[in-house]
Amino acid sequence: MSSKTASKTKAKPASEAKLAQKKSRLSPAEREHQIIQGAIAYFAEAGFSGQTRELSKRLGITQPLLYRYFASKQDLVDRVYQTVFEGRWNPQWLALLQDRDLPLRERLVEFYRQYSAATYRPEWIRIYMYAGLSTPSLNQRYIKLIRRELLPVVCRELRLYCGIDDQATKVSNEEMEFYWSLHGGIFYFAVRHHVYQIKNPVDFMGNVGFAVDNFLAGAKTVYPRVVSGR
Amino acid sequence: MSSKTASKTKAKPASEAKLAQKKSRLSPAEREHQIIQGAIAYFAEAGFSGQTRELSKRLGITQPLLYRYFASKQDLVDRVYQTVFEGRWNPQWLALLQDRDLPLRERLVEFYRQYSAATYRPEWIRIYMYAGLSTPSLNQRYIKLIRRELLPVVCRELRLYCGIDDQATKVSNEEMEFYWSLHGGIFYFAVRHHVYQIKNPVDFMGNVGFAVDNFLAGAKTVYPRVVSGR
DNA sequence: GCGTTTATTTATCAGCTGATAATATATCGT
DNA sequence: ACGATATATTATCAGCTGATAAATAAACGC
Repeated sequence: MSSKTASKTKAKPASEAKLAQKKSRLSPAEREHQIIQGAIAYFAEAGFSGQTRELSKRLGITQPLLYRYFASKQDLVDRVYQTVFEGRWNPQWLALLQDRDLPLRERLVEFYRQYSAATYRPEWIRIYMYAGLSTPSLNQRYIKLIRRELLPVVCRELRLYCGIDDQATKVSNEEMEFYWSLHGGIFYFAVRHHVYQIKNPVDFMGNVGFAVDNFLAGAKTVYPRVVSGR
Repeated sequence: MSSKTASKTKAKPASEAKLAQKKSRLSPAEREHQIIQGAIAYFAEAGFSGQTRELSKRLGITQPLLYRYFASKQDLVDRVYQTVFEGRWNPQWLALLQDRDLPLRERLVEFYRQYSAATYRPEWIRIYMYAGLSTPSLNQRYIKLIRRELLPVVCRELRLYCGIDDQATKVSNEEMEFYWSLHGGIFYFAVRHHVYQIKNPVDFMGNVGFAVDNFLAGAKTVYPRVVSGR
């Protein structure tokens, strides 16, 4: 602490400091951003029962300063939720999935390449799981997004792939759940990796490729039964 | 509190009380069991950052009494872990899965019927997820059990099913991960149900049936590629 | 029945935790 | 260079939380 105070008082402008920003006074926007990013990292690790003092320590600021930018801890937690969950969904993925110039297999593999890069990160998955255990409403909202945006589109492509020419009939719950067994299997691979920290020598995208191949090969015979309700 | 004290002082032995045990003095074994069961229910709901006072309140006992039976909160938590995770695995499942008189499809469906009844319960799944986020070593141990007991057996049956006569060669990581896409997909269905509390009108076992059918149908062509490494 | 044993409660502590008020200090306009 | 403004720190509080010690009361042995 004394060394920090010293360097602050002396104000060494020559060395930009070894670890990024050592500037003591930031603009409100910068500071807020820094706090949120730090909070994401910290809460992803410790959960939302993590303490404001420990967070401030990691940020290199004092604990009361948090309360200049956020009215309460819950306020900060809400901003973390919002930041992490918002804007992860890329609408362009729908165009990719519907691009019938590519084989469905390639579209799905490419989708999971991009989707996993956007969401299968430790901080996203861990905060997603922490949220699910304490405040499932957020996860419910996310799952609704998936059910509204992704699943109907994929299921219609699946129908075509399996030789079902009906594109009009609404995609049923059974169809969506059927597809979700693939989606969930892939997601759970990431959970094992990022939450349980299983060291896995198996290549993620390689595994996705096999899973998609297997799903599509089986779907040719099974999906029509799902659509017709057996 | 006053009514409780009154009934205790008056000692009404006639009415056995509406809600199970209202007996104030239990044997150490009974009390310990009661505390652990209550702790499982409470920590499954609130997570392991739940407070000992709230737990004791739900148990209808005072908070210091917990410390007569458990040296510390961590001690109690460890017992909860132990109780929840221990003895969930039924070795007979291996016999079921290897019973070649039944079609593999039926074996797998029956296995997931029994396995889900034993483990896909709110308290198990939620504690499993809480544990994973804070103390993944327990989950790692459980996953090791699955990799040691379940996966090699299933993968060998799968080899036979797909016309691969090799039963000697050690089951590879790739094979196990390949099967895990089915296993994880089914598990994640339960996670969505018990953790995110998604109300799902789709029948669980019906969904399992389709998932297994799909997996096996696809495996006929894809699994040989997994075994051979493409 | 009476004294011993032991399960349970009451009282209490020390450290933690979110939050606020008062104080200090860096930055900016002039 | 200086005062105004706003950022950041120090000091501090009230309630919570795990844990312990002393007091109470139910059950048990003889």
